[in-house]
Amino acid sequence: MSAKLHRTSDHPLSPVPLADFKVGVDNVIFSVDTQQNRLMVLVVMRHDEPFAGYWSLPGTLVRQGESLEAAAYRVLAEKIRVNTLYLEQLYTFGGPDRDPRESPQAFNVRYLSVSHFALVRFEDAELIADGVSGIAWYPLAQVPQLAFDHNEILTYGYRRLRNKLEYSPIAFDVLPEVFTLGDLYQLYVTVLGEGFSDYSNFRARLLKLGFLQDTGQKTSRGAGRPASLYRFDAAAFEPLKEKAMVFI
Amino acid sequence: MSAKLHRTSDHPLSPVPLADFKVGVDNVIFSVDTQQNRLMVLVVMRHDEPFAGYWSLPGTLVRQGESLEAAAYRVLAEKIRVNTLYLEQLYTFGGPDRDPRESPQAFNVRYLSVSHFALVRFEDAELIADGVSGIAWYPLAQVPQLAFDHNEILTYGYRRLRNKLEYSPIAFDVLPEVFTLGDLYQLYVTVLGEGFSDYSNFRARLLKLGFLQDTGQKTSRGAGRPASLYRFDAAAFEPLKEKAMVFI
DNA sequence: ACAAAAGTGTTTACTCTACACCCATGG
DNA sequence: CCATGGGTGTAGAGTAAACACTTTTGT
Repeated sequence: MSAKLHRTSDHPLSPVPLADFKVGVDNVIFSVDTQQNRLMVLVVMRHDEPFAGYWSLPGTLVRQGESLEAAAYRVLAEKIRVNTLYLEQLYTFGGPDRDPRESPQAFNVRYLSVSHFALVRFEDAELIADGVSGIAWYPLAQVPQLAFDHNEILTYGYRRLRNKLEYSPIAFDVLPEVFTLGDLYQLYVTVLGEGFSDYSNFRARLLKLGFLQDTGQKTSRGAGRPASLYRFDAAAFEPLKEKAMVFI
Repeated sequence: MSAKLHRTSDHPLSPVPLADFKVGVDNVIFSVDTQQNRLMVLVVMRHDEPFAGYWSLPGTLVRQGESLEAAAYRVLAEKIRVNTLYLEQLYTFGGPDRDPRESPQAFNVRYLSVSHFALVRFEDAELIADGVSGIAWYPLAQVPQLAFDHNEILTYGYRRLRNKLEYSPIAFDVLPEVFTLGDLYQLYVTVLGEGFSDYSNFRARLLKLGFLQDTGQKTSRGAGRPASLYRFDAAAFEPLKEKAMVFI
């Protein structure tokens, strides 16, 4: 964000007034409910204006000395206790008038949102109910009208999630240390939808890639043949990084 | 960027001080010099502190009432006159201390950079020399040490450019209305490097996709058989949108 | 024995790659 | 007539999609 070079706007006595910003971080937090095969989104109830009484994406304003990423992790940590997660920056929404608080009377402060998207493990994501604010997982398909432009951010986040799942090993950030290929397949089906691939083809492709390490252990869950437990081998994945690798 | 829900920070009398930001927009502007087969990057010379005397990516601070995108287009328009271009948001760099102006004495103002990347047509990009600021195209490989974290932003932009070229029809935003398949191939080779694909395979794949419309016209440039001129058919491309289509 | 889930294999159709080769033009 | 770039075709390897089949468990 170097200053402009033209004197007309770079000069301290510039005639063009710069905007003053508060910077917010809003998180699209996804989780896969493997019991019911549903993709969940975390939303929080707003109690203050604007949009009091609306659900919204969990967010916060960036504090002095705090990086954007740190703010994103803070929001997450304030809402849920979780060990394993994947988080990355999504997009920055910053048009004027996206936030009703930007009235000219309010000192002309603009509100900008650096959105992030996160994927957390559903089973060990413990919601932090503070007794005041509502907080809930919604199945993606049933998310209601949200505050601000948060539905738009959510749509954007979902697109990114699907892309990431196809090209990157983020599923392993959210699966247990050892898992069955069925677990992995269910996760993919839940996010990408039925019919993205046949189980046996999915299985063959992934095993051929060679970064799934068979632990030798088996697990039995009710009826059916016991499944082998696998572990993600990050070292074996290294050479595949940056390649247009497709999981689907 | 909804306000936090926890009282400790959402309350007007919050004990946690929020950061105040100036928001900058920095553009990674690429162009393909088809004469010499070089990928070029636009840089401008800084005359003011910090980093006076360094080359930097063209940038500006966002003004009151101005959207991020508008600011990005303004920077571009101030540096070059160009008709055809592609522009999109890249990433937001916002850690504390990325800008030396963020001294505690300076009212604790943070500087955040919403970087964008653009691809413009080299032939009709006319640099605007204002007599004061230096401005130049550098071949990507020879870009010097830049101000701030701009080399990092440039690296990020180059990665995005390559990805975009593989998945999206941005090449046609920067090619003339009609072009030969050789023109298109050269553009790809220049950006993606030799050996991304053989010409005849590239050709066959693209023609099969069906969105290149043969105009029937031919062009002759020196020796060699005259080439057919093609036009990008946006309507025919529509159904391919959102599909993981690969040009390479 | 049977259902359920895991795991293997096979067939068929494409797609990718690396070439070889023909075509039309300028010098 | 030959160098130059445009354009076509093809063999062989590899990949993808659909689906049939076997294995191992719980009930």
